[in-house]
Amino acid sequence: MEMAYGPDQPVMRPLFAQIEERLVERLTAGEWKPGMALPSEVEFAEYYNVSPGTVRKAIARMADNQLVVRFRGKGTFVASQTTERERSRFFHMYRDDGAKELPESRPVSCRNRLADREEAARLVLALGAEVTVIERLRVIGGAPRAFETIIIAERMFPGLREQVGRQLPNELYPFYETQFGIRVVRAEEKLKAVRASAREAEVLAVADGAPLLEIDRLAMTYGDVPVEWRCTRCDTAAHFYRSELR
Amino acid sequence: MEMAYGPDQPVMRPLFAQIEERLVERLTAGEWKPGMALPSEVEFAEYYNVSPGTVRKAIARMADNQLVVRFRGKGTFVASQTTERERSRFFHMYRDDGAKELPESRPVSCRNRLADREEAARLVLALGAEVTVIERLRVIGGAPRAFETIIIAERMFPGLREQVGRQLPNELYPFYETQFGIRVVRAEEKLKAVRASAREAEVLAVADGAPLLEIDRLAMTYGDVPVEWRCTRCDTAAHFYRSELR
DNA sequence: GAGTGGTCTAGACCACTGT
DNA sequence: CAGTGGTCTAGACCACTCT
Repeated sequence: MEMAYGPDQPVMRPLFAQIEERLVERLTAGEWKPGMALPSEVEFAEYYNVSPGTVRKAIARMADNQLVVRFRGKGTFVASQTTERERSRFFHMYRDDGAKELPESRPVSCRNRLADREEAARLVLALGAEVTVIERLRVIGGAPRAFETIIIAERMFPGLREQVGRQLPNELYPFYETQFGIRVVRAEEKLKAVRASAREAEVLAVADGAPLLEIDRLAMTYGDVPVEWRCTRCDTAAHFYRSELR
Repeated sequence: MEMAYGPDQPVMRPLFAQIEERLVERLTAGEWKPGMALPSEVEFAEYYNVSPGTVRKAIARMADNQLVVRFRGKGTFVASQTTERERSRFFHMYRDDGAKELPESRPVSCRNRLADREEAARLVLALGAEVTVIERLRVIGGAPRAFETIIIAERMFPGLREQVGRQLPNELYPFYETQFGIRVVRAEEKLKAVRASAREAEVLAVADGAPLLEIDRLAMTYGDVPVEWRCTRCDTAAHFYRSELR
């Protein structure tokens, strides 16, 4: 382990930050799969030859970033999108009465094609790389409420189109995780108010040109590597998007 | 200080959490004003008769919640809305090119009246309490981009209307802080896509019925006490609302 | 009972700021 | 220089889980 301090060492990154970095690397490399237990604090402390408190701080930060989950008496586990709590983590729409209801999905189309310039830029792909494009309708309480377009790199999710065809699960992130070992850890969204296109108006049963909330999301895995570009256009007549500012 | 552990004590809130609670209480009571330095860790540790590490953890959490700011070698200071970094903390609109540009404000109206039922509920006021209602236009890059309605309790901001008339500053939160000693620490926003009213279309220079992004914000001070209800309706033709999901 | 994470203590040294 | 916060160590005890 690199020295934390000392006149000969120009690098002065705190020890706990170095430990955290190494652990995230090992997580990224897939050394521990989602849901699995990590070695204990004392094991890490011995392995890296540092004090348990230092390891503790590193893992605490990973827990803050929701990369791992800790349980007293049980251990530290790699966070998994498949837990109930995590399923709604990236879903911010609420009914006007304040209730959160996860939507069902009705597939519209799924096809592969070459990435255009914007897609390649957003997903950091070579120009002309193959992408899988999914269109689907999101249904809340029986009514179609949003039209969603999802773009992912074929290379990152090989054979997804052939594998699932029109049988996509409601939530994609647990699916990405279990089928392709890719875990979404963070996302950035850009919101705008837009006019519904004729096609959107029809499938969402709103007036032509009705206002829709457009949510443009880029989802990232470990190390801020982009995984999925998703554009959702929502009817907000009976729902709202909740944002908390701290 | 209450014991942290022990068979006779059913309460087992961690010591650091109790310390944090007391410090926030003292902050709320106005013992230290925004920008002021707090006593040092060791002083608190002696005062509360706990280890410095425990005080440290309590203050670290307050720093995470952005109630205080810490500077190595200088001290710990009450966070202030008047710093450059804090001014844009609750402003989430960006130009399409990604730049963040704080808006100017053009006052439209400012008057006092009695709170209706919804206003009283949102701001936790007695029905019929007096509120101050401000309407203003927010201007970015010379063009009007949003129409904003702000509702605050007159009792919390006594004489605000008479005091400032039509001379409101661009940013209200620093003004609340310096003039009334009220610091906004957190906010909750509900977003929807709506149609511009005839009046909004006129002042924002958009087509009648054009889609606008409605941001309905409730701003809170210490202890989640609501301070301000604000509804902003934005033209998102050249701007977007940015949200980060972790 | 052994093993886990969570809290608390006490002390050391470091980096940085002011005087 | 003394005083501040930031890091690291070492050890103690606690609450909880599993065997």
